[in-house]
Amino acid sequence: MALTDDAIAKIRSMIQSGELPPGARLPPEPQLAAQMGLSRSGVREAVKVLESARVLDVRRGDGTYVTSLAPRLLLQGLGVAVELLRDDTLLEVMEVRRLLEPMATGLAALRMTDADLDELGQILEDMRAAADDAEKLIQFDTAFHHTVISTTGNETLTSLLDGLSGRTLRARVWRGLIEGNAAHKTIDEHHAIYLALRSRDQLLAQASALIHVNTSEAWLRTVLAAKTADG
Amino acid sequence: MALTDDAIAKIRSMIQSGELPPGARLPPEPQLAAQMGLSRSGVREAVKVLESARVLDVRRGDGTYVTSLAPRLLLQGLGVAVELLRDDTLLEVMEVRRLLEPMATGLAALRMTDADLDELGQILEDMRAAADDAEKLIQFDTAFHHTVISTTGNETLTSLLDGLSGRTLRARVWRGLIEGNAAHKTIDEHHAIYLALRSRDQLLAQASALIHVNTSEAWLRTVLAAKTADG
DNA sequence: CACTATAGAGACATCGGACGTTTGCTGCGT
DNA sequence: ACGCAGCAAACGTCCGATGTCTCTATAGTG
Repeated sequence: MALTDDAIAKIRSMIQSGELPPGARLPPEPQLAAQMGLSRSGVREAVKVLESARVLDVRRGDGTYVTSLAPRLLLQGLGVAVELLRDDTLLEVMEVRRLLEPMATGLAALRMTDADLDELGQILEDMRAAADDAEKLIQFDTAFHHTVISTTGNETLTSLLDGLSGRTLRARVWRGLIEGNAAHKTIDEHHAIYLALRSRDQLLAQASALIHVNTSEAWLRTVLAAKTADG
Repeated sequence: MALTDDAIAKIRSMIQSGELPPGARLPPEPQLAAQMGLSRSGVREAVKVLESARVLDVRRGDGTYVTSLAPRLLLQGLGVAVELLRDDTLLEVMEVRRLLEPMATGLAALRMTDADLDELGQILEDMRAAADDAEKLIQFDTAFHHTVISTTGNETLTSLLDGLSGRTLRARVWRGLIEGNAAHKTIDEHHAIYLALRSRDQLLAQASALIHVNTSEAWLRTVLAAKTADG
């Protein structure tokens, strides 16, 4: 196990030290193997790991390159990790959102431009129009929150919250919302957030975001409880 | 590229669906290869990726097992991702900490036990005693924050903040603190957090944590600026 | 001269088999 | 009942061969 892991560590440290800057091309696999003292198989495993972490970009027939190392790439793995968490830890995830998302929304209220607000208004309209299509609701809900957070200009923050709001988690909440006839109320909560943002009111944005996350958390509890009862 | 990635997706979905619960043992590599229609090499790459994500635990001479899927394992990858971020995005990371850590510290004030407070006091004492050893300071600083956050009982939150406070990032801040003769002031900030927690004062804990993160951010800026000037 | 089609070289994708090393278990002997 | 040796199973590593894709340089054409 040491050889391949060593190779992973070596490549990573070459990137961290700046020896392999973003966009740089790695030597061909056979050469890399000789250089690190292991077989091509081992190198391939190492490269595959770093590729899955979006650190390397392997282009067939061409070569292997270091990615841009942008937060949006490197933090993408958070999403798949969250998808694999067991049900009983999803409430922990929701608590993190409860702490972070209101603060982020408050920050967005300070930094959002008029164009951002218009875009947000459009999404809200789309959401209202799709009030009976669960699939679309989830899609617009995702777009709404992503848009709000991304106006902070903090890509790391955006990627982090995107990852914490995985598709499966969102789908579960909305299933509860719809079955509980609370979809309309939730759309209103989005509207409240929108109004707070439009008035550039940081505290109000924060409060409305907290209320919204709290509602989501409550419905997630309901869904999880129902599932436990089934099993 | 599709074959190996398909294998990764298949294994992941088997875990997500509950077909492979935590602790379950996977079939031997040759059998797994046949089952998924690719060679053993491909399976090994897939398994290696999931092992690096702490989803699988490969025990040589024994077999391959699904891990506990605990947040502390799955979110471990966040730390290595943060270590690879470019310098100009570290300020984004710091901003996230600025939003999240005060809230988390405030929550800790509500949930912390007396035993937790004693442990924290001990770490603070250690930190004071090590005021001239940069290595130890970093170590105790890490322990301090980890202990505070972990008293919230939220393992996901703890792992997340641990990941955001990577060793390299911390080391840089402390380098700035020490060279700027601000180590003492920073230790006092820890003391202020400790006092707020001991009085179970949520808002005060929140405020003192914010001030502390703000100080760290300022010194990080200094260090980054100095580096830019050098280059 | 500009543009296009094509052939070749380089690089990754996948496979199959072989051998070493480690681990866990079984059965023997005491 | 206990301990030790030996066996079988499984992962770790390596090697070589073949398929497939990309990029590029080259030759051909209008």
